[in-house]
Amino acid sequence: MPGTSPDFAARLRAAGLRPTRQRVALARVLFEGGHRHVTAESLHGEVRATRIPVSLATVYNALNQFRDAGLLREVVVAPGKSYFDTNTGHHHHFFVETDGELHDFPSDKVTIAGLPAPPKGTRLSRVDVIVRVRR
Amino acid sequence: MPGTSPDFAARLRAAGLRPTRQRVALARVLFEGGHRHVTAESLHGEVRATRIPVSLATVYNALNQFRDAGLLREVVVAPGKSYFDTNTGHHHHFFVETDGELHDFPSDKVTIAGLPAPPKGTRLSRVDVIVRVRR
DNA sequence: TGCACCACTTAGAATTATTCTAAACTACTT
DNA sequence: AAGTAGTTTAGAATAATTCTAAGTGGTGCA
Repeated sequence: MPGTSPDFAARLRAAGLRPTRQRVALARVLFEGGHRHVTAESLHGEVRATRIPVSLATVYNALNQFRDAGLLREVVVAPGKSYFDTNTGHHHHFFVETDGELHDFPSDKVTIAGLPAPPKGTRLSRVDVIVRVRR
Repeated sequence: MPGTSPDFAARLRAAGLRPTRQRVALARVLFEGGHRHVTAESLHGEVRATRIPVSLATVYNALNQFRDAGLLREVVVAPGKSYFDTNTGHHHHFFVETDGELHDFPSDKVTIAGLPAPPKGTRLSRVDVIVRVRR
């Protein structure tokens, strides 16, 4: 399929980020293939396997920048651990408490009714539903 | 109202926890008055004001024990910060992202429909709804 | 094409939240 | 009153993340 391979540099530029070697390497790991959940540590491990040198600090920087640019979504499920989700569309999460696994599920079948109005002076940012399960 | 003043020692004993001076002091701060949200730091500050010596390590221990005993519920909203909620009944949360505030709202008006079945081999633990808002 | 500028990356130190360790203490049982 | 197991404690240790200051490298412009 010529021409269909995603141009990560262009995608980063479109998000207002300079396409450096390490950001492109990180984007490739994150966005080629299907949706993923990563932590800074796990992503650092993966990108190091590509032989492009990327420090852990850069992984943290990039994850925060990607999130701010809307390329990733941050999900906080347990104290001291946050995941970044490459799926930025509407969806919710299963969290398997017993082994720290996170799974997406689509939100199109899910309806939430009866939510109260946001406290005055605030506007809605997003509604997170986390279904906690255990083995 | 004679006889209605809550006996914190008895309450701790009922939860299987020895009612030590510091646990009783913490329970008093937490459970007298209405529902509260605290962090380890904020609770430590409050209990120190009662002039009963309680170390921060003990605050962490007690919060974890109270949670395990079902006296508190832990809510994780932001990376590196978790709140303990004295309201253990069914309810959900507003989280004001811009200033880190957490507010309860009752779940009796809220209905969630269309949730998928838990992944096989797991059973439901709890469904958290966090409505994120910003100023 | 070469160069300069400023954004970016980096190693390591710093920070923050939380847990651990080992010794001292104390509530409960006998 | 004394024994003993459960608790508390200060301080060290750990873990996740951010900061700092110096070096590197895209980018736009000559």
